[in-house]
Amino acid sequence: MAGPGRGVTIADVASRAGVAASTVSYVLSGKRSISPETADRVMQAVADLGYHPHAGARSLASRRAGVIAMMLPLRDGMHLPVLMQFASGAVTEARRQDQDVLLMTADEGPAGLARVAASAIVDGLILMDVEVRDPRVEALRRLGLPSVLIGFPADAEGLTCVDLDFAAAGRVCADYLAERGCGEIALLGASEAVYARRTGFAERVREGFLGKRGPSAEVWPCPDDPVSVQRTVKELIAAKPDLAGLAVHNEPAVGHVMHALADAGKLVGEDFHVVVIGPDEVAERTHPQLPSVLVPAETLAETAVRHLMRKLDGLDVPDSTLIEPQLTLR
Amino acid sequence: MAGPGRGVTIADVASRAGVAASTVSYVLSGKRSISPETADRVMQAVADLGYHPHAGARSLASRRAGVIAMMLPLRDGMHLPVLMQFASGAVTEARRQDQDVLLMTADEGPAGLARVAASAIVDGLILMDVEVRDPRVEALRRLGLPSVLIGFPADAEGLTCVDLDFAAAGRVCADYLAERGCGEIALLGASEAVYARRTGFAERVREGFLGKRGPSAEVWPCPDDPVSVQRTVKELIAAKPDLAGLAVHNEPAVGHVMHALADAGKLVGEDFHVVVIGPDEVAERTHPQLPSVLVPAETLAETAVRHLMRKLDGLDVPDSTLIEPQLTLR
DNA sequence: CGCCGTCATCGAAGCGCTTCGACGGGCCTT
DNA sequence: AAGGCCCGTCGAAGCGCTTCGATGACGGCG
Repeated sequence: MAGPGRGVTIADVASRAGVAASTVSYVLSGKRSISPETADRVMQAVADLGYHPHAGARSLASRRAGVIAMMLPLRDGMHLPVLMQFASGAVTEARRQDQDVLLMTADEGPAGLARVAASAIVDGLILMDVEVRDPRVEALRRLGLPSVLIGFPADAEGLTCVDLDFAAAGRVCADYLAERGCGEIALLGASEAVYARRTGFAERVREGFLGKRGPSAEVWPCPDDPVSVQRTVKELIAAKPDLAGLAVHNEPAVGHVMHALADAGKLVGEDFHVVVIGPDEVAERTHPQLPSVLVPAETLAETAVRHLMRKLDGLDVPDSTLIEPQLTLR
Repeated sequence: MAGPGRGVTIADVASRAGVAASTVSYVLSGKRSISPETADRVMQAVADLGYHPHAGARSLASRRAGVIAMMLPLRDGMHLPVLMQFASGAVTEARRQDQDVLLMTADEGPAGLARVAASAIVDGLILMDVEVRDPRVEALRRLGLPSVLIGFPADAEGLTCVDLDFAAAGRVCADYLAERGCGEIALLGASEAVYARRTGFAERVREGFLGKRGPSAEVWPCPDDPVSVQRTVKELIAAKPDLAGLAVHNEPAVGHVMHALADAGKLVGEDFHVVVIGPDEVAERTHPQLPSVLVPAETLAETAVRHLMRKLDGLDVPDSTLIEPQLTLR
């Protein structure tokens, strides 16, 4: 059952290399200078024995676990594929920096944060999908656990936050439509439920979209069931007969919007233009496929991990980082 | 920055409760009997101080990390939402058993397994999306790291595997169609790419579907692009003019299949029946919505975690566990 | 030519926990 | 009434690592 190399300790490596255990430690960590010959011998012994330091012992002695936690909002209506990309990106970047990633779910709540902080099982934490009013944020402040948030809580004072630049995303969409020669444009917004939880980001899209465009641009909120979408689009066209461009920031509604436009006699891609804020799949699943601005999950994750590592190393990081949106044409 | 309760150790708890540190440990682990009065006093001290044992120290002394690893195939074409459900289910079940979950990606490969095994950072491991010929399986055997696999490798000897009972899933679909009075039925299979990697599971569906039905049931493999689906369906109907029921085991093709059937004049839900093997969303996105058998990600994850925990506790578990498929009517 | 600074290395002291053996005091047995 | 047992508790040893201060060896400098 147990293979060879089971239970190889630093002492084994040391004796094989003919040095003290502390020397092995210094070779591995590089915290003191070691002669090249000794270092070589040690590295050889490490390789021969397949030595990996015992994570618990290391964490006990060095007060660094080499693990970061990632708390995901697994339970609610968030877009699962995006979460997965996020997790993937975070793990990949973390491993690049020799860290492991502990997965937590948001339903552990503040108590979960207290637990991981006190047990020193992780060195720091990435909190995803932060809401405007989030009890975990308060707990985080209290615990003093190094952390990076994805999203912006109401009071971001003293916290490190990373997010997509939603205002820029709105602007990019409006600009795209304008460049296509659309005079009158509109933004079909998210459903009420989304706004309720995370006001900030929907508003930022809105502001970016409107910019200084005046009455030629409007924002309409919209539920996401087929019937409401159909009605909203109809009303919108009635209200703005010259409407030539539409940005949709409401994933589930995109398909219905396309139907409604077809029913209204609009030829998307020809006399009418649509752009989506949402995941690629949503924009790819329509006919014709639509240009879109996506939430760059991998980039966000990488940035978050990098920021966290810098914090752990005592370097400083900007309080707030906004990722530039990218428009994908199709 | 650092809140109160920072660095509370077992010694602090012990002195506050007026007992020895070892007594605190025994109260917490229940490994020796302690008088109720003492236990109460200790628990009170624990609560007062917000004590959580240092994970590294615990793992060093007890040779149990309280963490299990989960290796996900994050990089390839797997269905992301299902993976996420899986991760979610695993974390939830693990926490229920006081374990944490470390997330790994398949691209760490066998070396990654060696690393986590040797560093004792985890006690065991769940390997997702195991392929028929998987180098990690071999590594796992060599390492003797307690593990549970999702899926079946070619040689499952001595391993603990969990998966959906795909043969039963095929049978359930065929039975459903038969009950609807369909005399002639067919299974539209997966694309070649899927078969190539994981032969086992596609074949099991096929066998379950065919059962002892003889020539009234057939299996047709099918690529997933719109054109090929259209052609395949057309050929199928030409070959079996009395075809009245179809099972589709090919997620991306489902939408196209519905179009093709409509083109062929079949009224799904009335004179023709379709059932899907795949995620709920795929079956819900069609008109009409279709009955389906899904891969029960949460159940699989829970089962895997429970089996792993039993193994870690030295209890025995079945080598092979097949989860009963569930047909969701719509 | 002897003194001192540097460099490479060693040994020992913990990090916070679990666990093993020991030990005192009741209670049951005879 | 005395011996044995079990129960509840304690103290100490150690898990494998990092880190700090100490120690030789070596060369450069006055």
